[in-house]
Amino acid sequence: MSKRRTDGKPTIADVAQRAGVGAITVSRALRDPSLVSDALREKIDAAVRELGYVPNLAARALASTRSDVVGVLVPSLTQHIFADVLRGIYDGIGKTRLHIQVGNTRYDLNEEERLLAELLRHKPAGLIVSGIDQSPTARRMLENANCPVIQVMDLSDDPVNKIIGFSHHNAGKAMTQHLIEVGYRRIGFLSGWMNSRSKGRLSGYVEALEEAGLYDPQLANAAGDLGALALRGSWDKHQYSTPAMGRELLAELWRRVPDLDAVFCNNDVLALGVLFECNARGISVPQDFGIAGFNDEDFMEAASPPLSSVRTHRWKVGHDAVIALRRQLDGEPDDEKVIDVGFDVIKRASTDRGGVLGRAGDANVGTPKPMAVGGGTV
Amino acid sequence: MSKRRTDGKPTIADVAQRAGVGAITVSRALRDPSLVSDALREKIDAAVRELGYVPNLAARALASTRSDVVGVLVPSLTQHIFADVLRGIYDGIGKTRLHIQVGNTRYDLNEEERLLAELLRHKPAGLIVSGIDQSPTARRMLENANCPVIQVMDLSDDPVNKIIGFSHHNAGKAMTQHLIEVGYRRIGFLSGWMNSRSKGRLSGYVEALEEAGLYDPQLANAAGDLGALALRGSWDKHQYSTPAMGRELLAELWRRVPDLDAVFCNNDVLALGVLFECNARGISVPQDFGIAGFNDEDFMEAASPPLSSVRTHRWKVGHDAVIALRRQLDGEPDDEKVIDVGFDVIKRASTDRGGVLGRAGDANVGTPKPMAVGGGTV
DNA sequence: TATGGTGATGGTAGCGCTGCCATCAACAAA
DNA sequence: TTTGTTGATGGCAGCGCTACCATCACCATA
Repeated sequence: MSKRRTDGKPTIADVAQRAGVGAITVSRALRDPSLVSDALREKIDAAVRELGYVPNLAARALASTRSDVVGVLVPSLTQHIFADVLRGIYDGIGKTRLHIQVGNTRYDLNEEERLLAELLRHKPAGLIVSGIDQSPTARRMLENANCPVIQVMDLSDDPVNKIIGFSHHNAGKAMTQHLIEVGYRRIGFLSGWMNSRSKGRLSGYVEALEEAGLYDPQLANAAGDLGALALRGSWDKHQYSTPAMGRELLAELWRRVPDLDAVFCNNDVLALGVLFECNARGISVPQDFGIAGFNDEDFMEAASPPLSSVRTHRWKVGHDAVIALRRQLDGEPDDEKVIDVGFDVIKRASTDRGGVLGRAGDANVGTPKPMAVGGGTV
Repeated sequence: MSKRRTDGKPTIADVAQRAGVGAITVSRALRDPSLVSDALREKIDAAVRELGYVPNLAARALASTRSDVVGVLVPSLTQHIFADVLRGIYDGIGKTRLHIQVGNTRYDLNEEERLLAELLRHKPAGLIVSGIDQSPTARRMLENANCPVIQVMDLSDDPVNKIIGFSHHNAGKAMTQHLIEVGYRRIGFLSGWMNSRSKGRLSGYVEALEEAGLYDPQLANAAGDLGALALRGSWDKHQYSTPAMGRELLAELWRRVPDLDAVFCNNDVLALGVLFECNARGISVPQDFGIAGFNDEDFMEAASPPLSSVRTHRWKVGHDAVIALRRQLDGEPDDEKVIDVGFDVIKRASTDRGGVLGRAGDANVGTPKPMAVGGGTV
């Protein structure tokens, strides 16, 4: 009796024997039923059911030198932002045979490199990575990955393969222009920690102020300083924002710029903190102070007053990335290398200084339908 | 020239040849360096580096009838709650050779079954699943999975294998008792959509009110009704809460129960909406109305007034689950089948009706150190 | 009738790795 | 010396599946 190392589960050979066909026919019937005649397909399906056969993906991957794994690298798992992108990705995968494997780079290029190397061991069917600031090594790994690579949440003239996102510079500029239009003059930029996308927003903010002759390095420089300050304090190395940070950052910025009359926050969470700080100080929004955030998470609309923000299409970005990936895997042509999904400046009461917007809180640009952004049911 | 189906990447045999050793020795050197002498290990490492060898995980998994995949099933990706659990899981995995594969069940038992079947094709090294309300089929699959299975975020007398979580009933009861203690009498329960964990919280709430002789089915029944209402309205089938939902639900509950003087919200996001609604109506919190949430997300502390909540240890649950998994994989004994990580009732200004708590907003129970819960930097 | 094309099916030979055993040197114990 | 033990190393034979080709029946065309 020779010893077998199997775990006892039925194999494709067992199914083939039971159905009275060759193993390869079973393989075909499972992968693409149209390749097999109806009669055999039914016999095979029956055999699969009777035996409770479960295909072994490792064997499939080994034999075909190609797995069904789609590797996804995001800089953060906790933020709604990337959670939304991920949700779009999962929704795009749907019930296909593809599987997602997520790596959390924590905004660390070395970690990104390491995770990428791990992913490549799987011979992934495709890769989705966040942003464009990979290390040269990582970039080379992506180029040699021998599978479609989609970059997301930013734009670039020179994507590895394809990129889907929007211009953070333009978004930052658009919101700043809105703040200027409604009459704010001393507009600060509030940010905890800056990544390349934040920097794009900041540069848009600076450009808008410069064009309006309102640029003051004091307001702009503060961003970097405050970010450093944020990292030094009780806020640890995890690179995310909290409302408490927003409160502290606003207090600090006010100390430096007493005549500040509005802030453009790098993200909504900071904006929420700013609103709380204003509430606590009894400062009226938007009359005495304007508040704008970024991303338009769902609490922005529900806040009192509703908070202006830049709506970004995170779910769509993730979803479209997978659709593009699937297209490429199916061999369909895909010539658009750069896809700009755009953004919307959502003007709400928190920046309605002159009462010029329509019904307070609802004078949105284009009134796009609300995104499905989740909250907290356990 | 025989045709090879390889993708041209170096294999373990190439490394072995270059290092002048047997393939199996390379295999050992890579898996457990201590099994190989220093001299050979160095030669092998050099060969790996020179060739840029990347192990093929599919081949490894096939040969060893065991993959390095840890399957994780969560009901939602977007909620901070499960994002925190996931972060704990990723942190627990660290730099081990294990990989995570996440499935999003969307609170759907059929989908959970389907995802589980998918996962089992990988011959996973371990499984982490949320909660205890699997379908009988899913339960059977878990029991036959032939790998460690950890259930998380709930408790049960009869775990598949091991469970790590806390009692939602006790947590709901404890917060309700706090509301009673500080003097509220007409305490509502606010919830969008109820899952088994929400129901646990609700039952704790009911029990506390009954024990205090304050139980009124009007307040308690409202929860179910309102949840149904929530699902009917603009809120779609995604089963999460938004602040806007909190506002609408509170308005509806007030219509039914005009003398309502506090609400215990099923989650923090609803509580935030309730606060906004109170702000908008000019109702003073906590004097005229008490607000409590659940989970203690980071905006609760920063709100104005700070909002009371039940702190849950999501990161720890995920982290401990992986640690337990790794223990079992290493063959270490692990007799504790049920791990209760507990919870903390965080008493803040939003429920400080009589001003009995210390400094308003900081009289926490046990003052546990704040959890790292992320916000929104893109 | 001969020929060739088409579609369904099967056999063989790997895919790259590891489990199992064998081997062998070095040394301890009898 | 003989025997046994230990640790390092290697050979062989799969793991379960699919790529590649061969085969064969069937039909259309010359």
